[in-house]
Amino acid sequence: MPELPEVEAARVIAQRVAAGRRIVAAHCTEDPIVFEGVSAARFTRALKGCRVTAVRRRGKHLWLELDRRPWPTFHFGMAGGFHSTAMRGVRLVSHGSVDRFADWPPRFTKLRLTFEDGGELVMTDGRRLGRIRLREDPLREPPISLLGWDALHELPPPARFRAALRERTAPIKAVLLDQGFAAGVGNWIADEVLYQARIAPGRRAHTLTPAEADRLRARIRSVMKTAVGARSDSDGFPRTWLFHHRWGKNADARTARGERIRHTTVGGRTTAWVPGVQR
DNA sequence: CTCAGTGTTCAGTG
DNA sequence: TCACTGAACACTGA
Repeated sequence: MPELPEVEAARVIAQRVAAGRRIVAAHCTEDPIVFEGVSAARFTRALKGCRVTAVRRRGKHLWLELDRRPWPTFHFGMAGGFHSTAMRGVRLVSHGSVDRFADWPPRFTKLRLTFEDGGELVMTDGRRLGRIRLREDPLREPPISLLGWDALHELPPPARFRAALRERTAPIKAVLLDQGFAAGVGNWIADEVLYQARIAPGRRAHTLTPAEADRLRARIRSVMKTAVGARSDSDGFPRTWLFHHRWGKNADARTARGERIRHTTVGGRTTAWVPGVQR
């Protein structure tokens, strides 16, 4: 579920329910996989009584800034997300929908924070590939310190972007998925960006022409911006996007323009692309 | 029952 | 040494 746009949506939700407020209770599920290197007891101790000063994001990682360190950091893996309730009975979910009737706390809750005003922030993860950690200074410590440019805010100027591609020999799709390159790009966004830039996913990165590299950079930006601005996945995405037609691996899948979509594996991941358009 | 999956890590390879 | 590759991880839902 979570690529950069959904993580950004989760950040906004958390900012809304948590920023400026004191944590009065922190309930952790005992889960040594998701809580990496921290016991539930220590995690609770670190958070309880703290005031949240801000909610930050870099790539697909999130963290809460507190008035006391260490700070909690979050990664959603394949299936994690934030849910919040800010009184009123309305629930905000990081994958865009709003629901009033779901169970509370939701299924697969790993962490539940209650704030002084009664609002709650929950992290769920049904697949346990997500991680919750404690860090003294998240930006300066792994894994966040190892990330490349944030794909939404930090793409370098075209010349430097081209130079970075020249140093990589892997398929361009694999490079896009490398979080040490552009942080926040995931499987469907990599495919979307390559389709819009008209570049085949299997092309070796260093073989891209300057014009292709420039198109790629521009599309990373525009896809990220549009997806972050949309209310949720799919809803609000332009009809011409590959996104709407890439799922399901149908043999006769086509884009809105009628182009035939092919599904192959590149960089170890299912890849949807249009051989007729991408070279 | 089997398989794919919006992600990351790690061992093995060249 | 290091970039790259594919399997492994853990679990749900189709």
